[in-house]
Order: sequence, then C-alpha cells, then structure tokens
Amino acid sequence: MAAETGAESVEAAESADAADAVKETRGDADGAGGPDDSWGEVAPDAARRLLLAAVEAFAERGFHATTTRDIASRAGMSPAALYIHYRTKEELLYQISRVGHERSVRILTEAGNSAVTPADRLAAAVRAFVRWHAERHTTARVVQYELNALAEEHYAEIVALRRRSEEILRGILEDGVAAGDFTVPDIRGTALAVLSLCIDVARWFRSGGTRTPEEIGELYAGLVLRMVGAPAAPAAETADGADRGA
Amino acid sequence: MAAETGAESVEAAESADAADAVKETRGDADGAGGPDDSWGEVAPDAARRLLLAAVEAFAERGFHATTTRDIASRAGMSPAALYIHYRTKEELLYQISRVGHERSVRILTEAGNSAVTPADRLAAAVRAFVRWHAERHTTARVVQYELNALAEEHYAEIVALRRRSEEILRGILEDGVAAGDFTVPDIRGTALAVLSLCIDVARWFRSGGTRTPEEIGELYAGLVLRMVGAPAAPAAETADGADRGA
DNA sequence: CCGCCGCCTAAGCGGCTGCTCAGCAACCGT
DNA sequence: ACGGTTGCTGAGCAGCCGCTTAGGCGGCGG
Repeated sequence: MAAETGAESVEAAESADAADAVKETRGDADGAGGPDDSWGEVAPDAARRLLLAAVEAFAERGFHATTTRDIASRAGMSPAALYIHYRTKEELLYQISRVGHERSVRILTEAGNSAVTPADRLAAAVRAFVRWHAERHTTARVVQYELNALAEEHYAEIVALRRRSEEILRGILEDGVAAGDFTVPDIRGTALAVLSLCIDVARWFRSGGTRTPEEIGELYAGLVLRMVGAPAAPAAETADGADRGA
Repeated sequence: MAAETGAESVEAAESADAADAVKETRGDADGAGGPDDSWGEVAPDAARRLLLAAVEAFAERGFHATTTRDIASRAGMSPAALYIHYRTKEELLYQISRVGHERSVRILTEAGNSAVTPADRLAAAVRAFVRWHAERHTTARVVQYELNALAEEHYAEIVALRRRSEEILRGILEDGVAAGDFTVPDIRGTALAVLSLCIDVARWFRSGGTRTPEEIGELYAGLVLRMVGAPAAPAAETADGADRGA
C-alpha cells in the first residue's frame, strides 16, 4: 500500500503534469547542466532522492551489481526505507526506464514535428535526441543499457515504447524518400543506424569532455543528413529565422 | 598453478598461433555462421567449453547476473571445475574481452590496409567490423558492453586496446581528408560516430532477422562513406580486381 | 492534551553467491 | 604393475543478497 503510493506519484508526474514537465525540460536544457534532475516532481522528497540515487548507482555499476544498501546509503537512508516507496529494486529500474523512454518518445515526436521539410525534421530529431543522451547521459545510460534486467512484463512494455521511437524516425525517413529529398536504399536499416548513433552517445559521453552536448548534436545532425543523401546546412534548432550556412 | 595453465593456453592461442587464427577466422566468415566458435584453439577442451558457456551466459544476462554455477552447468561440469582453468569469474570475462578486442584491432588493421584509396579502406574496415559484430554478436555483446565489470588493471589494458581501434579508424579518416577525398568537420567526433555505428550492431542484431551480416556490412559501409562526404560505390571486399561502379 | 498515522530505523531471515578443499578416477611413463 | 600427475566432483564455508518485521519518533487533527 505505502509502496504503491510512491509508484503512483511518479506516474502522476508524467501524465497529469505532462505539459509542465516539457516546459521544465526545455528550461533545464537551455540553462544546461546541473546534475541529472530530470526527476523534478517525483512524489515525496525521499522517493525522489532514492530514484536519483538508483540512477547514479545503476549507471556506474549496472543494475545487478548495485545493492539496495548502496542505493539507500546514497540517498542517506536505511536499506528498509527503500521498500516504503518502491516494492522491489526492479521497480526502481522500471520507473527509471519507463519515464526515460516516455521522454525519448516525446523528444522525437516534438522535434520531428518542429519543422516542415523532412531534412529539417530529421536534423531536429537527431539534434534533440543526441543532446538528451549527452546532457542526461547518466539517466540515458540506465534507460538504454539496463533494460534486459527488467521483469518480463515490464520489459514488454518498454520494448513497445522503443518500437514507437523507431517508427517515428522511420516515418521521417519515409517522408523524405517520398518527397525525393532523401536517397536511402534500406529505410528500416537506416532508421536503426540513426538510432544506434544517437543512443550510443550515452555510452561514451563524459561531462568533462571537449565537446558540449550541443556541439555533438550539431555534428551528428550533419552526419545523419549526409547519411540519407540530403543536401547539407539545415536551419537553426527552433524556427529562429537565422540562416547562416548555405 | 593449475589455474594459471588455463589462462596461459588462451594467451598462447592468440600469440603463437596468430597466423593460423586469422586464417581460421576468414574460413568461418566465408562459410558463415555456426554458433560462436571464435574460440577454436583454446587450451584443453574443458577450458574452451567453459569459455563458450561463459560467453553465452554473459551475453544473455550480463556478467553480474551470471553465476559460476550457471556457467559450469552450461559446460556440463560441476561449479568447482571452473576454478581449475580460471582463477576467478572475472578472469573468464577478462579472457573473453581481451581476445575479442585483439580480434577487433586485427580486423580493423587488416581491412584498413586491404586497399589503396581512403574510401576503399574505410569501406572495407566498416564492412568487416560490422560483419564481425553481426556474425559473432554473442561474443561481441560481451566484448563491447560488459567491460566495466572488469577489475581495474584489466580494464585499463582493455581500454588501451579500444583506443587503438579508434586510432586506426581516425587514421583512415585523416588520410582521406588529407587526400581531399573526405569532407569531415570533426575527425575525432566522426571516428567515434563510425565506431558507435558498428559496435551498436551487436546490441540489436538477432540471428533470425531479415538481413544477413553481409548485407548490414554493405549497407553500413555505404552510410559511412556518405557520412564522410565521399563519392559512392567502392570496390569489392578484398582486392578482387572487379570494378563495377564508377 | 491525546491518539493516530506517515515515515523511518535496527535487526535479522532465508537463500544464494563466489570460491575452497579433500578425495577419487583415469591416464601417464617407466 | 604402479606411483604420480591431471581433471574433475560432492560437500560446504563465510559472507552478502533482497527483502521483512517490529517498533519508535514527530507532526497534526480533535
């Protein structure tokens, strides 16, 4: 009962306050870079601290190598406190994974709708997706690489979300090919390759590196445009009116 | 003592019989596709079976979720037998990781030297690297995604090998830019992106899929050539004399 | 002021973990 | 025929795992 309360709060933060969550994400992304605080409005304070601790621990050592004692002590609590807010260790991973995947789908959807031409839409999607994987690389690492530690039914739900992401990207590629803007021999394979490129950023990105998330997003957007055979130099990130290239 | 014997045998298989190993790899790649038998000439038979069992178990569930009892029973032995051939469970992972990374470096080196023009060299490298990740995806998954379960000193050694791979690829890109064949704004970043693309194949590839390893290698080689701004349609895999394009 | 309730801890339970060890069977050169 | 080496097993140890339980503390409505 008490455990269920914590879980539902997370759910509420993602469904009821969806609009706010988006706004908050934009704000964070602009200001760029405190710690991983994508979990702004999660349930009681303790539940959020536990979730954040779990994200860090899972990202560092992986789900199976992380102990509940480790998570609890990172959050400054006793091991038993974890079970007041979450039923099991796996549910912690599930919440992280679900919220992260929902955010992924939203990022791709919004970026994919933020422009008119397929090239601009593709560039915006890659730019935003890569930026998220770099900026929130701790969260993203857990989201992208720990999913097969999930229980069967949770896993199935997450896989469905991942398919959504793939479909969104494939849709953009199909539009580009149909419009004659892209030249792609294998749309499904290419969509997969683009996703690979973006996702893998979470694996190697470190905060102290030479490139900022924005720079990597920009670089990758360019690479992807060339991959699909589109002419170079797209517009700016948002409909900003500032053409510089060409 | 006894444990050390097993470890050394693996080492011998990679250093003394290096030339044979290469030949055998080529043979397997051509015939394409039994189970993961990249471990052809490892020490006594039992040590090889244990290694193969460990590869499968690590790939399925991850290093930390795999028990020594699981590995042993897959190899048809008692848990204690493992410690006759390997000192610890981690050493098993280390051997897998080391041999796999050495093979990666060799694949990239040979493919990178198998042609003259940077475009052909890049295409050959990507084609071979992707093919390995698809064909041997079980091994590759462990090699690429379980390395942070390694002990500190083993990890450092593996990271050095990974840097070698990156340097090889970067070298090809630099040659191409110097020759005016490639147009790349950020060589390091692009090299990383190309590696990402290849490595990530091990994450999503399944044996029953619609595409063969060769087709994926071909597709990805084309994508990468466009990424670096090179003209399309390169020559065949080995110096085969058959020009078809351009 | 009381009694209740949400949040937390100390202690600990059963079970599984990586790993060890004594012993044994099969094979070896002599 | 035989002592020794090699490869393996059955049993088991110490320690850590996820998770539970009983109880306490502080704030809040009445």
